[in-house]
Amino acid sequence: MPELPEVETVARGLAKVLVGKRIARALVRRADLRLPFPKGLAQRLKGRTILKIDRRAKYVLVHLSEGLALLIHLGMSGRMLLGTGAAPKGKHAHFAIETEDGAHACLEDPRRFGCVDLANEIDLDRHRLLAGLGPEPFDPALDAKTFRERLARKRGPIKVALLDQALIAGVGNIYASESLFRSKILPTRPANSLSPSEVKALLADLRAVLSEAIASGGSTLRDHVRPDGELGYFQHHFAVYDKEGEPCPRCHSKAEILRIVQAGRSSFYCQRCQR
DNA sequence: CCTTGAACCTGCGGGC
DNA sequence: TGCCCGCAGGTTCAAG
Repeated sequence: MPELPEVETVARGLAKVLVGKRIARALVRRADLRLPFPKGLAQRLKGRTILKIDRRAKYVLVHLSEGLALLIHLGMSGRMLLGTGAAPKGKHAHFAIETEDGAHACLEDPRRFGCVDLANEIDLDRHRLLAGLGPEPFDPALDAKTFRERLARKRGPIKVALLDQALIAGVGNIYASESLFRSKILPTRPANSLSPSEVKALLADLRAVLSEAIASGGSTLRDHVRPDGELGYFQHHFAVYDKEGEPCPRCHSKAEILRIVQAGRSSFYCQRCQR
């Protein structure tokens, strides 16, 4: 489910309901996600006030009183459910917090590729899950020149480079293909072969693609539910992702959208438009 | 260094 | 209808 736009949507939705509230209790039903939950998780959350909720890369950051931060990663299949009253008890409802005024937020994750961790606010940037992350796509300090320097270190395919969280944070498999399509760049091109103008265009198009997805509330596939409790199915349009065999929405050529596998992940592109 | 491939885990849809 | 296979939005680790 979640790439940067979806995680952003989740963070905003959670913030809307939870900021300013106090945690009455936290529930841990199954602690063996990709990483084991930290020791004493529920105890350490209890009684804290939720000050702010934002995002770094694909992590939701819940900033709590007394200098504690809760990190939540949704993996491939994770989602956050908001509600009132008792938290869900389904077999994949692994973790939940309940606020004093009767709201709850629950992490469901069938594949258990997600994770939950705690960090001290003071050294949040040095937390082991966050320390190695590259710049945020919307970081004003990330200009075309800096992006080009980063890409110049990579000999592998540009599509694979975009998925490297140490190179640029938050881009996932959908928006990597979508941004390359918009920039008319083949996913197979070596990252260090892009011209300065191509890099500039790619950065702009990546930002545009991500912005549009955030604006539409985050894109969804089958199991995404908006944390604000509205129906989770608002459709986001993809130009090429999962469109193998369909005509190109830009050049309308008879050449169909192709699917290839790079570093074990599917890439989609138009062989006519993208070079 | 850098790159690829497999592994982690569950569920769903397509083909037979 | 049911079974088997491939595939899925992410990350990490081993091996080349």
